[in-house]
Amino acid sequence: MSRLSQTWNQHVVKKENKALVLKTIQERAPISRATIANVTGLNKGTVSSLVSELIDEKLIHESGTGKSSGGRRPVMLLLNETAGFTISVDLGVKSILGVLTDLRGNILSEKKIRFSQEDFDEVLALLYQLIDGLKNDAPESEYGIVGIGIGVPGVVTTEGEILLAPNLGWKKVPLQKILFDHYNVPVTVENEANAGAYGEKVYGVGQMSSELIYTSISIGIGVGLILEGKLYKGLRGFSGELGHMTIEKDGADCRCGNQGCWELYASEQALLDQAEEAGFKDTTVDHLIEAADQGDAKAIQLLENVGDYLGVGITNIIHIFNPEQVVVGNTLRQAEKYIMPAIEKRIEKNAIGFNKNDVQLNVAKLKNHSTVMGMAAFNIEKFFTETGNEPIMH
Amino acid sequence: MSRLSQTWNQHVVKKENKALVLKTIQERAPISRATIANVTGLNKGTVSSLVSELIDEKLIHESGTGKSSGGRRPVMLLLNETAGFTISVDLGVKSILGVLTDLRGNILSEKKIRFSQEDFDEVLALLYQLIDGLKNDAPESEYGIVGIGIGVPGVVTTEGEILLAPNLGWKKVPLQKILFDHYNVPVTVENEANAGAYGEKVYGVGQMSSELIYTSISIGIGVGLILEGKLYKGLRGFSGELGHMTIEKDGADCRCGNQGCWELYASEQALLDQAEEAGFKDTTVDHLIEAADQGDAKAIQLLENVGDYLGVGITNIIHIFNPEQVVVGNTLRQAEKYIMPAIEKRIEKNAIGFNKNDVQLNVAKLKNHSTVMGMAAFNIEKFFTETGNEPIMH
DNA sequence: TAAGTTTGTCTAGCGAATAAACAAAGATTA
DNA sequence: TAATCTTTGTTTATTCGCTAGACAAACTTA
Repeated sequence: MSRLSQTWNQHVVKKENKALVLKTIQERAPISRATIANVTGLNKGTVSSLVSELIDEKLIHESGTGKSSGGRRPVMLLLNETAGFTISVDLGVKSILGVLTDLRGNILSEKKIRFSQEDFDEVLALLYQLIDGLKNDAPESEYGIVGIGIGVPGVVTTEGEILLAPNLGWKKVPLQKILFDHYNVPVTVENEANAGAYGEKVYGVGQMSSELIYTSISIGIGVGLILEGKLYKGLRGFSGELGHMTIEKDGADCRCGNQGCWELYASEQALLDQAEEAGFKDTTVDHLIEAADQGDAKAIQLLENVGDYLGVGITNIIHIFNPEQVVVGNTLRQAEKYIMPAIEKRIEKNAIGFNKNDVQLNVAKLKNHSTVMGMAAFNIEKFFTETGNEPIMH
Repeated sequence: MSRLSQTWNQHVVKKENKALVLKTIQERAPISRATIANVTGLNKGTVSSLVSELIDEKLIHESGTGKSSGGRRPVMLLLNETAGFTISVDLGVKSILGVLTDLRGNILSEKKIRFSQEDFDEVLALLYQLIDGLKNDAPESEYGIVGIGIGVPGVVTTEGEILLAPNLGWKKVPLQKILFDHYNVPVTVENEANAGAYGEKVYGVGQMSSELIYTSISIGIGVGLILEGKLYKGLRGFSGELGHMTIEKDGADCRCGNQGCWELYASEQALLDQAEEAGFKDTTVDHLIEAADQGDAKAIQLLENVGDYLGVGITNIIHIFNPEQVVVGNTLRQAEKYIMPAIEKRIEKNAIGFNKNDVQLNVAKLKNHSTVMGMAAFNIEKFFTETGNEPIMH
């Protein structure tokens, strides 16, 4: 007979409490054992014993004494952020951005490779090159590279297979397996918007929110859902296809098969198409922003129009989820000066009061690093929650 | 200093394991101690001791022996479903439907009161009358009435206050507090669609699904979200306002302040308005179905048209959530013969393959009882997970 | 200098789960 | 029919993690 669900025994208790202590140190370092006991509600003795195990495992370390508050001075504890490193990558349509981070998410090295050929094998070669470069930049450490994470612009299963990446022309690429077989360390492959959402939640503008919707506005629109503090992926990992939410019932046909999809009106592609029609030849988002900055009324109007359409979809999001925060990220975020007021105006006009009052609208704080930092957060979290991490031998 | 999160000690372990044993009996009764141990992974001795406590608390009882499978015959355990009862109510726009259920959700008594006056005090008097009637029908039991639950067509906070019930004309009614002060038993007030979703999940068509979206199609449209097996309520309880999702960007104004809302095209109200225009005077959904059954092409077309618009919104739902199941419930469900094929056709044509292949479209199995049964499920779950239930004294 | 405070460790004890022995009750087989 | 094997459920001894409280160390305050 198969096991129904988790049973609770003392081993689970210890594992959970140890994770709680580690998380507390992550979030509040420098912190003393006594404060951890107060904050978590655990007994002082328990904290002492768990802390000493974490020190043995090199995940944390002591760092001198803190200030006395009328008695013995506390011994402050710090996360041993250089016990291991992550390689976190945003695999985009025209470039690959990769970072080497420590276990606090500090970036130690950053590399970017541009490409034009989208053939998978060629891109994979570039990806290996980038990862190898970052790996070389990693200092000696107890645990070495603890995880590799790749954010991709496409539909990714919960098993890390890219089913479809339309703007790369890829289908059915088992990237997680390919990279794991090559590097033999834990590999996470995740949709770019999902990663961006988590990045903003952990390191960006959403650190205080547990209900956060991240909209990745680029050539298309992807959406990452943080619900109850966790990424929501749906049955098989395909949630968040809000770019293909109909906002115009008998609207234009979308290549996805649907009609009147949001991204036909509110994406970078939509903006560029409209600009073309308005007489801008072979333009880019940067050019349009530049023109707008110089007072070009046509450019301003184009940007505001896209913002208005973004507002329509975001109003839907607010009604659907009752979120705490909606974050606008990816390339079109660069036009925030023009699109954000337009979005706000639309929300102000159209959203239902109860839901509207709860929600904050923000621009991605991590800018073009939302996705890489999200992958870093996935890597780090996986490492810390994995049971029985043993230091590697050198 | 405030406590950050739950700490794990042996008391928690015991509570969780006891709940696990009880849940296993709920789901698989009649079941023996040995089978529980196998299914849950708990030790035989642990199960024996927890079971004996549950028997002492009168929550379960033994019921003779089962069939031998080559050794000693097992003692079968049953849930003591008559240890207590719930009163569960669907407070609608024109009527109140209430049921008395046992702890397995069996209906022992059912009452319905129709009303036309929507004045709160008058409706409250009727509600008291209905609840008192059901209470009188409850047999003597260990725990008596363990909970009262009310599903209402409106916006409900997590604290059980009705902020707005547009079709009743109510604002800011603290119904949970009012009923608790009156009856002094646990009271749950929840949005009608949220309750319907949970009802279908626990007792209806969704028993096998953990990602289920329930659409309540009545005068307006409400949506209940079951994500990862649990009801998702958003930051303050206002999620699921998909009736006010824009599907026509510059569509008609909705009284909610938004434009082109889904429920302007796909609700009972929309159907009746369109029927009026098409020449049906003062008609009802029942009349239209009857006409359609007799081959009235106009009526058939009206129903199919609403179904098509429902399909547009449900396609959005499929793209947003990647659910396992979408359930169509409430009054318009009665026209399933005409609307379901139209919905399916629209999904078939417009939904993205990956998401489409995962999803099942179903009609609410509990018919007009989805909401009451959802409230019953809430009541029962609350009772079973509450710590230290003590039998009441008679 | 003495008394009070805070930090962190140590020890004894508790309670819940587990493994293993055991008893009870039936099936199977010679 | 008797002997053996199976399955169920209880009992017992053991383990392990947490807790309370004692204690020592280190510091502040009067």
